[in-house]
Amino acid sequence: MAAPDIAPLDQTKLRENAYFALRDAFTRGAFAPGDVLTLRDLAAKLGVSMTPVREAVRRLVAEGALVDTPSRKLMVPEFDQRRASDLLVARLAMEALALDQAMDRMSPDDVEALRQVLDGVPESPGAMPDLVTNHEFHFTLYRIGGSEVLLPIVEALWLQYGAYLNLIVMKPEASTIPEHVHHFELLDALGAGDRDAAHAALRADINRSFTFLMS
Amino acid sequence: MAAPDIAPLDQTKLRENAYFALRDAFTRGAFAPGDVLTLRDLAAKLGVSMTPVREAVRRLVAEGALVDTPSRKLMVPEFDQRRASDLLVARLAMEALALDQAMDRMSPDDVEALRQVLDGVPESPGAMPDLVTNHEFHFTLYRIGGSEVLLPIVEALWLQYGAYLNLIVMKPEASTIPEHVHHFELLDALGAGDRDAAHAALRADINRSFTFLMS
DNA sequence: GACTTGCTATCTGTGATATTTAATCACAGA
DNA sequence: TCTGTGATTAAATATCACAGATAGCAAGTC
Repeated sequence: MAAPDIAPLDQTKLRENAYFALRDAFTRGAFAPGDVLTLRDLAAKLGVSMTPVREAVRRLVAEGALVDTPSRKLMVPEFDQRRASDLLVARLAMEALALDQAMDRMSPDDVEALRQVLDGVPESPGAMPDLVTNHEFHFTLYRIGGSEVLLPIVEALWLQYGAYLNLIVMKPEASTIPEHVHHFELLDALGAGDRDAAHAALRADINRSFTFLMS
Repeated sequence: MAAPDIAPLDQTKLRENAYFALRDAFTRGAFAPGDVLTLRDLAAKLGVSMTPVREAVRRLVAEGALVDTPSRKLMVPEFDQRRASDLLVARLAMEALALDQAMDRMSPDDVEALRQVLDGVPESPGAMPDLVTNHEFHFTLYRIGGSEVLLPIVEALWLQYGAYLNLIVMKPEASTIPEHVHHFELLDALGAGDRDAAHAALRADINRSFTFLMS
C-alpha cells in the first residue's frame, strides 16, 4: 500500500486541503508509478471522511495525476515512454507561452523576487534533487504572467510529471546533475530582457528534467 | 474465450453520465457566461442524487468550465477578453501539437473517416453554426494522434471556450461565416501529406472561431 | 418619503453517514 | 489446475445534518 507521509488536516475547506496535501506529495515525488490508493486509506490518513477525499481525488483524476482502473481502483499511472514524451512536448509548448506572458508583464521587482527563490540554495553536488525549489522557481515565474488558463494547465502537467519524479529521486545518478544552472541562466536572460536567451534556458531546463525519463 | 462476441456492457456510472451530459451542453453553447447553477437543480434535471452531480461539477471546475464564486455558488465564467486571448494562444499551441501527432500516425483510412465527418453538411450559408460537426471533426483528427496527455488538455480548452459559444450563437452575423472552409483545406493538406498547409489551415480555422470574441 | 439597518426564512454547498452494488479473495469440489 | 461460490471489502450513490450566504421585508432614522 502506498500513501506515504501525509500530515492530517485542519477542519476547514477539507476538500481543498486534501487536494493540496496530495498534490504536495506528488511534487515531492512521494508516489511511485503503479501505486494503488484507496479512498478509505487516504481518508483515514488525512483524518477526514471519504467525501472530501473523494472530491480531491476526482480532481487529481481530472488532472491526470491519478487514473481510474477498470475495477474502480485508483492508481498512480504506470510509467509510459509515450506519455513521458507527450508530457515533455506539452511542457515545452505551454511553458514557453507562460514565459512569454511573464516577460510581457514583468517588473524589476519580479526579477528580484525570482532571484530570492534561488537564494540560499547550496548548489552542492551530491545533495538530494531540490524538487521544492525547482517547483517554486518555475511557478513564481509563471504566476507573473497571471494567466488563469495557462497556469492550471502547466500545474496539471507538472502533477502528471510528478508521478514519475519518484523514479528519478530513486536514482543515485540524479543528484549528480547540477540542478539550478539553467535557472541562473534564465534569471540573467530575464534581467537583460533577452527573450531568445530566456527561451533557450527554459527549454534546456525542461529537457534536463526529462533526461532520466527519456531513454 | 467464450464462443460468441458479446459486447461488454457500458458501466452505468452516474457520475460519468452527468459529466458528459453537462459537457455536451457546453459544446452546444447551452450555457451563457454568468449563468448560475445549483447542484440540487442539476440533480433533479438529471434524475440522480446530488452526489454524482457534485463530482461531475467538481471535474468541470477543475477543467475551468465552471468557477466557484466566493459566495460558494457555481457559475459559468463571465466573458473576459484576457481569458479569451489566452484560450486562443493555448489552443493554437496545443492543437498544433495534436495535429503533428495525428499526421505522424495517420493512415489513408483515417483521412477517409475524417472526410466522412464532413459528409452531408450542407455548407449552406444562413444556417445555424454547425457546432457539433465542428467539434467532431477536430476531435476525430486529434484522436488519431492518440495522446493521453494532449487530448484531455485540448478537451478542457474547448470546454472553456464552450462557455463563450453561447455569445457567438446569439449573434446573427455568426451564421454568415462559412464554417467548414478551413476543414476542407485541412483535409486536402492531410491527403497530400502537406504539413505546412495543414498547420496553416488549422491555425486559420482556430482563429476563425475566435473572430467574434476578439474585439 | 427615501434610505439604511437588522432580522428571519430560505437556499446552497459541504461534510458525514447509511445503503446499495460491484469486485476481489479464499476455498471447496471437480 | 480450474471453476464456481460465498464472505469480505471497497466504491458508488443516496440521504441527512449543518453552516454560511442571500434575499426579502419590516422597523427605525434622517
